[in-house]
Amino acid sequence: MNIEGDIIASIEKAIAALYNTSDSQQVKIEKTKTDFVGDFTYVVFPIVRISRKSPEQTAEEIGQYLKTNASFIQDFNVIKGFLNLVIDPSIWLNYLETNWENTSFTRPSKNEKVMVEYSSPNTNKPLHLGHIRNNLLGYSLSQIFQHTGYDLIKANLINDRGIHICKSMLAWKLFGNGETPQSANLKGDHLVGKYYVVFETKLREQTAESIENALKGNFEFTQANIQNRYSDTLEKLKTATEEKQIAKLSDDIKEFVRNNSNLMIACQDMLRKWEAGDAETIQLWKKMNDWVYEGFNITYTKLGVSFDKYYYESNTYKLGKDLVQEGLAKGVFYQKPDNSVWIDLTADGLDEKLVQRGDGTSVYITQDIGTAELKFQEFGMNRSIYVVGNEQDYHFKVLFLIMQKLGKSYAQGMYHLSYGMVDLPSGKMKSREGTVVDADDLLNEMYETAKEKTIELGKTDGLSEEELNNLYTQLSLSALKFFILKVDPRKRMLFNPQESIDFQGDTGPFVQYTYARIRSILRQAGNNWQTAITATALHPAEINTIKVLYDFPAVLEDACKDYSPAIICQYCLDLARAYNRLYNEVSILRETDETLKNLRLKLAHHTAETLKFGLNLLGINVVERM
RNA sequence: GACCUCGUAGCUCAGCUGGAUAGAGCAACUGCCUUCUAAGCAGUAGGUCACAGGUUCGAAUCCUGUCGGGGUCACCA
Repeated sequence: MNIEGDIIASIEKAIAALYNTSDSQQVKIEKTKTDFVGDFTYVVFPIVRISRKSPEQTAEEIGQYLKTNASFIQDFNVIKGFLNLVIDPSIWLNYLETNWENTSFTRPSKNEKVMVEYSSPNTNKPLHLGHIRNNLLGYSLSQIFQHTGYDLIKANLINDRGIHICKSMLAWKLFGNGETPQSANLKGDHLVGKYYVVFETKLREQTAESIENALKGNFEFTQANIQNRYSDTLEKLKTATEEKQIAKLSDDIKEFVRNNSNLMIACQDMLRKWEAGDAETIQLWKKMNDWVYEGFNITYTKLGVSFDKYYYESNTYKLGKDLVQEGLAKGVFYQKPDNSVWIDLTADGLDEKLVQRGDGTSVYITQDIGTAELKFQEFGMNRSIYVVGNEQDYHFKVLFLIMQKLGKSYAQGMYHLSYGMVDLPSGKMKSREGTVVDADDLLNEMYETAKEKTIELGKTDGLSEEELNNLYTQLSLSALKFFILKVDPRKRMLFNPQESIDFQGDTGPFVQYTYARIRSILRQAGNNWQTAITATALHPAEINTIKVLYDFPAVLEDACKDYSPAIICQYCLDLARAYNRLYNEVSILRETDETLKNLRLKLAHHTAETLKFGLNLLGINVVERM
């Protein structure tokens, strides 16, 4: 039964009967706060205009009406304008009786297709903490959508082309001496990342002196246009007073010199060769990308995330260019004298935005336009969700607007789940300052911590080596995943690697522990407890736990609507807390009253299944013992 | 500078579609294992919900402004 719906209907009836009004009121009820007596609360302030009586009197009258006319309302109390309703406990018992055997909570199909794109790495460096948040959010969101009744496709768009990829390639070619992941005994993504760093280091070494000179005005560029921009910047720098401005101008000059260096010129040359399909360049590109994918796959597997479909920017940018032509033909885009293609979004409060370079090559957004179209051509989904950090808010505003203006029907289904950055105690992660927390390192450290804590507690007698390994793995992943998913995706969050992650309190292991304790009880309970219960009195802790269980379907829908795994985390904590209180206040296996014992076992069973399902939505596995 | 975002206990976070006395966890202190796993439970202490106005019967929640943190404003991705 739908308890809230029935109550609301009864209240509406009461208002109509008592105050002789025909206009239907927007009746809303909420759960009664724990400090007050009651299950549901109706706030009467909004209808005192209709009752023309004081809030207390109005609440009293409605309460009295419900008590006599609605069989499931057992009692009520009024505090100020708050009408607290106590429903017949048999309703809760009945709910448990009809639902306790459920092991799946997947909602009925909504017949809608949803794609979630997440992870979306660059192939020039290994994954870090920021990617972990992205991956965990994306995977969990996929689970949530799928179990809320959507047909779901998990997609990963790999950024496998561009100047940054060439940097690693060039550095490996020049300084790598043929090193391979095998010879270096290094994961492929880390090896490629190493050469990305090598490139930056060499570039810094080779340009340090020139930059010094250039800042003093002693530098000559071969290309006239850069020479001109350099002179301009130099002039501005001389008169600049503001610290920020000086830094910006100095950076610009630095950039001119770097771009003028032999290394960068060789790099750009390589990019041109790549775009021209030069066999040797393509071969190197494929080899190094394969190393990276091999490395990524190891990390993905460890994290427990997966994808149904991979997109590669090297494949989609061409379709993007076709769409640019389409947009030009439609008059959505326009061309400047240098042949570059733009869209004017000033009427929508945004800027003019470049969608294709003058030389005909694509920029970031060109690729995204192409990918959006390709996704829809292949899957025809109703909704397309992008799990991408909030630093790209503007980019996605522009992208969605462009797709709309191109007249793409699917544009309205595009959604950017914009999550906040992960900060360290020292502030933002910066690769230049070496403060990036590597994903593989972090997972390994978490494993060690989980192992230590578990050994400290010494409850693992009789577990095999393999079972122990699995236990440490699941505990460490649970701690990490829960820690990250617990906070609202949209907010920035702080991660302190030193203090590591707790295994006590509001944590994944706490929820797992609650599950494991229930499993322990059920293992000892035999199987003569599943008989039907028709009537019995309920302990407050039992009612409370059933109420939380009753909430789950609505919570799942909410989490989906809000794109928020955090709502599931919060729910798991609530349920675990409710059950743990019950566990502490009453006996289960030692209960002598058979009816009560059976009731509690059903309650425990249903709690365990709900926790397991909830954790799975977060990408966390349960353990049977811990 | 313009635009976007965030500001809740010492710390990390809930609560934000307006409702009662603002909640958890960590850290501190106090209890509870001869009884089902103490990675647990119960309790004490800790708050001008950044600040100032406004709307409302009612504001942490909505609006405006101020201050503070972060982000974006590339022919980078």
